[in-house]
Formats: sequence, structure tokens, C-alpha cells
Amino acid sequence: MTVSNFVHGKAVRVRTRKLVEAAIARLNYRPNVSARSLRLAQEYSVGLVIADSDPEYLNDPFISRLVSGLSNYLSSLDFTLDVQGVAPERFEGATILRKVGNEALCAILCGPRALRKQQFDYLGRLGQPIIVFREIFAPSSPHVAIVGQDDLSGGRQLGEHLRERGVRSVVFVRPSLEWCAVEQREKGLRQALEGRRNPVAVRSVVTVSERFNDVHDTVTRELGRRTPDAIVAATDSMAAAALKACEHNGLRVPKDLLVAGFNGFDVWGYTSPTLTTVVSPAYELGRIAGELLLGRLKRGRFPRRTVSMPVRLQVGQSTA
Amino acid sequence: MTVSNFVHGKAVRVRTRKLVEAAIARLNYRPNVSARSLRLAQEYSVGLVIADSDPEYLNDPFISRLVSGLSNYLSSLDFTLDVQGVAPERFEGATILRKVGNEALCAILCGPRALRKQQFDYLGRLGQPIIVFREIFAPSSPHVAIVGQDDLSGGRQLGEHLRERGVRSVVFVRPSLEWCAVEQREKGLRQALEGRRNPVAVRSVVTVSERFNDVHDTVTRELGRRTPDAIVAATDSMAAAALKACEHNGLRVPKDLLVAGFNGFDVWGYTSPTLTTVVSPAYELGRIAGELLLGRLKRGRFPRRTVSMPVRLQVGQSTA
DNA sequence: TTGAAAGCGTTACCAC
DNA sequence: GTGGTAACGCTTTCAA
Repeated sequence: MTVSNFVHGKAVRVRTRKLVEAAIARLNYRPNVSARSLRLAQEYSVGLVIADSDPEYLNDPFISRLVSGLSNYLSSLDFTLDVQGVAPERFEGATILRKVGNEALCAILCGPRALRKQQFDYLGRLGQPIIVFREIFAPSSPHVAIVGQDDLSGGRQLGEHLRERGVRSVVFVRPSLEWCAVEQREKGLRQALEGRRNPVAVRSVVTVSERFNDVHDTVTRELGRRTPDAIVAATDSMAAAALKACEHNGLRVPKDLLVAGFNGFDVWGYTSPTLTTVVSPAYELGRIAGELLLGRLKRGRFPRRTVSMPVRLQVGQSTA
Repeated sequence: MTVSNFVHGKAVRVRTRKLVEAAIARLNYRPNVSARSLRLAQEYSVGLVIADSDPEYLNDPFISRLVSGLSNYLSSLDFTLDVQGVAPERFEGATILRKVGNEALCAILCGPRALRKQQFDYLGRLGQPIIVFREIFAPSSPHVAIVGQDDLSGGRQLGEHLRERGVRSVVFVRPSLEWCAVEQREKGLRQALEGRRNPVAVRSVVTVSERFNDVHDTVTRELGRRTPDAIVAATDSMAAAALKACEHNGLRVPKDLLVAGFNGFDVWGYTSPTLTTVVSPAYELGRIAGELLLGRLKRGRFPRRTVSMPVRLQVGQSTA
């Protein structure tokens, strides 16, 4: 009865249509997605698994922008986004991966490279279309594509900039939890600063977490040893904390030393002085992943297996 | 065959188990969630619809924390979170509401009160367990519960604080998009400042959006007219932009005027001076909503129909 | 301990 | 234009 109507606008006599509509209203009828999915073998949903030990994983401004971009694109095609954050150690057991309830998956990995590799290979074996964000491994399975940004170049751009500013020593501040993007940023930074005729010394300092207090404490301790010409932090939030630590230690930025970060979302503008940063197209990354994934579902293969978006140096007052 | 095994650890002969395990590995078998859901009439997933005209709706630090709290709690009970952001005008058409693919729903509403009321009533008619965040309407349907925080008290606390600081005129900066929380904050602020023997003048100023530049411009324009004793912004991000506008206009905070915001997540600490703010338990709100919703699914009713979490004034340098 | 059968709500197909 | 039937993959029940 309802069926005939719901064959999606098939020709129906006016009287019948009225009848059906009345019944729908009366019974408060809404189609059951599970039954539909089962019958059609389509799920209309994409899963997103985020390996992050921080329970507030969505606070990361990069991740929240990426998720917005992805979710909005999916929404526009009537797909839903199924999110789950999971501690890196418990990645493989994640419910979102164990059940086939999503037609496709996206993943954001972190942790030591070996662990990430393991997670990456595990994803490849699932046999579902999958997009992994910001990863360096080459897609091994045809089901897997990688969407990222050129963090290596970002690091280099910032390195070149500092070199032009005449910096002779740099401290790079990064969180203990390993992220592929951070590794690349550091690598690019070192390439621009160390490997030349006039090498600039780069020293890495690890903070317990990305939280304000941890970064603030670590940088304060570091400044107690010796004041570098510049501090580069893995993210703008961390750079903001470093800035505060400088202020707290009576150092003026950019007069006594320079400070810079990465991402360029909001934080860079809140601080005094405003931060020099490398702008990430996080929202775009999410949207592109959505496009690739739905294209893959429709046409059966990825047009490209890796996408790398450009990043852009944005000079602020902190390195002026 | 596989069935017997998957009756979830029912007694199985060792040889059979091995056989089944081998088959699972060989076929790369994963149970189909749709079929399972259909059979059991359970979905193992909760939907979250966020009415926000900003496509980057998840960037809002309140929302991202709330979603983290909700999603983590759901994860811990093997539930999934299905997110969709939708423009307030198109709320009722949202895919996430039209299909029964989630056992329960959460909603964050915004926009003019009348529109919100309409959305609220629409949700009540869906007949599914639903939690609405930060809303003032009383739950009409037994399916609906409300989880919020005491923004009215937050506004009052901040108002009292400013009064103690001897403030005589206050500008309240809020975004043009109406949020229930912002209304309450303003109301509380006015209660503390206006309705007394020595009333303090409160003037509301509306910004196009919550974005840095919009707030910065609006506040700069406002400062051109007359400098109030204090600026209170609807959120810390907006307060940070206001702070920058003051700085830009050669005004020193807190010497020339005071500035304060709401939420107390991160931004308050990035600025110079650090911001006075009212701390929101956003992560907790998400977690509590998860508890209520899953409790409701299990036991058939909400133990409470409204929950209101306390907020706390945190004094920073900007009103010292 | 194993397996056969029924049924969840939907859609595709095919008679009427 | 309409409606009956089968099948999607799973779990429950019950008989072997």
C-alpha cells in the first residue's frame, strides 16, 4: 500500500495518494533505514574514526574543521557522518570498524610510525573504500586513498622565512604524541634551516601534551636554559602558549625572539603580537575526501589515490 | 554455520569453532549492521542535528566539546554518533530527522525564538527519545528532555563582578544569529546590572557573525562613539576580538576599560591580558545527554526531564 | 551441539 | 495504476 507511493513518485492516482498520505500522517510513519539499507545494500553513511588519545579529540581545530567540511559535503548528498574517537592503542577494536554499517570510511591516524603503519594496513584489509588523512604511507590497497596537505613545504616555507629574518638558533616545540603532520613540519623546517652552507641550529623539545599548561611549562623551562632566536611550535595553540611563556619570562616578541606556529585558523589572531603561521586548508581536506569517497562509491574507483593540498605562509607580528 | 558461533559465545565444539574462524578469515566476513538492526529493531546509533548556519559549525568550541563528550560516552557503550549540521531554515527537512536510522536524537537549536519553538515542537512529534541542548522551552512530550547549563546565573555572576569593579556602563556584544544561551547570558547580566538602586547602563551591540573581523569591526565602530567602562562579549572568541579592537584603538585593558567573555575553554588564556570568563561544562553536557538517552532506551523513560549544570566565574587579568 | 525455518521492513519485479 | 511475492542478512526458536 504505502509501497506503491514510495516507489519514489511513481504515477499514482490522486485519490490513492491522498489515502496514503493520510495513513502516513495517522501512523506517524517514517521509513526504516535499516530495512532499506539491507534491501539495497547501501548504507548512506560514511564512518570517521579518529585515533586520538585526548577524549576531547574534536577540540583540535584542524580536526573540527576537517569534520565540518566532510560532514557538510556528505549531507549535501544525503549521506550521514558517523564519528568515533578512539585511543590509538585500541584502534583495531573500534566498533566503527568492526561492523559494516558504513559504506566507506575515513580515518585520522596518530602515534608512532610503526603503530600507524599497522593501523594503515589493517584498514587496507577491510576491503571498504577508505580515505586516510595526512599520512605518508603509499596506499597499498586500491580501496585506500590519502588526502593531505603539503606540511613538508609548510615547514620549509617557515624555515626560509626565519632564515631571512636572520635567525641563528631555533627551538621546535612538539607534543609527545606523534602526528604525521608534525613530523613533516619539523622535517621541512630542518631542511630549510640545517642543510645549507650557513646551517641554523634546530633543537626539538617535546611537551607532555598540547595543552596550554604543559606547553607553557616546557617552554618556560627551555627559556631558563638559553633563549633561542626563534620558537616554532607544531600548532598555533602551542605557539600561543609559548608566546605566553615568553611574556611570563620577561621576553618581548618579536624583539627578543621570534615565535611562529602552524594552522592559521583563529588562534593566530587572538594573541599579542599576532602569530606568524602556515595556513592549513582543513575544511577543504574534508570536502575533498567526501568527493573522492562518494565518487568512488558511484564509479567504483578512485580517480586519484593521493591528494596533497598546498599550504601558505602567513606572516604575523610575531616574526616581524 | 557462522550463526552458531555468533550466538555470542554459545557453547561450540572446538573443531567447529576453528572451522568457523577459518571461514571468517577466508571470506573476510564482517556482520552486516543493517540486517542486525532490522532484526533486533535496534540501531546502536544516536543522531545529532545541529542547526547552525555556519558551515563550519563544529568549530564552535562549545559544540565541539559537547560532541566529544557525547560521542565518547556513546562509544563506551558501543553506540555510534551520527552528526549532521543544517541551516536553521532547513531544519525540518534534515535527512537525519527524516529517516529512522538512529534510536535516539540530540539537537542543538538556534535562531529566533519562534523558529526554535517550531523546531522544538517538530522534534516532540517525531516520537523518538530526544535531548535538546540549552533550550528554555519546557519539554512538552515525554520523549523530550533538555540538558543545559545555568547561563542566566553565569550572566548574573559576571554582572555582579563588574558591579564590584565599579563599572557604570557596559556594552554587550552578541552575534546576530540568536542562541538561547546568549539570550540567557544577556538577561542575567542585565538583571545584575540594571535592576538595582544604582543601575548600570547596559547597551547591546549586534555583530554580523561571530567571526574575528566582524566583531573587531563592530567593536571598533562602537569605541569610536564612546568608550564604555566594560565590554562583555557573548563568547570568549568574541571577547578576544573585542580585546584586539581595544588595543587597536589605543585603549589599555583593564586600565581604560574592562573586557569579559563566556565559556572558559582555551581562548581566555591565549590573549593578553587573559580574559575574565564564565566557564561552561560543555563536555559534561554531552556526557550527561548520552547517559540520559541510553538510560531512556534501556528503562523506557527519562529519570529527569531537564538538567541544568552550574557555571563558574573565572576572573582573569582583563577585569583585574 | 547443530541446523532449519520464520520474520524484521524495504524494494524490484511482474502479474493483474 | 495497483498489489502480491521474493529476497536482502541477521537472530530467535525449536526440533533433531
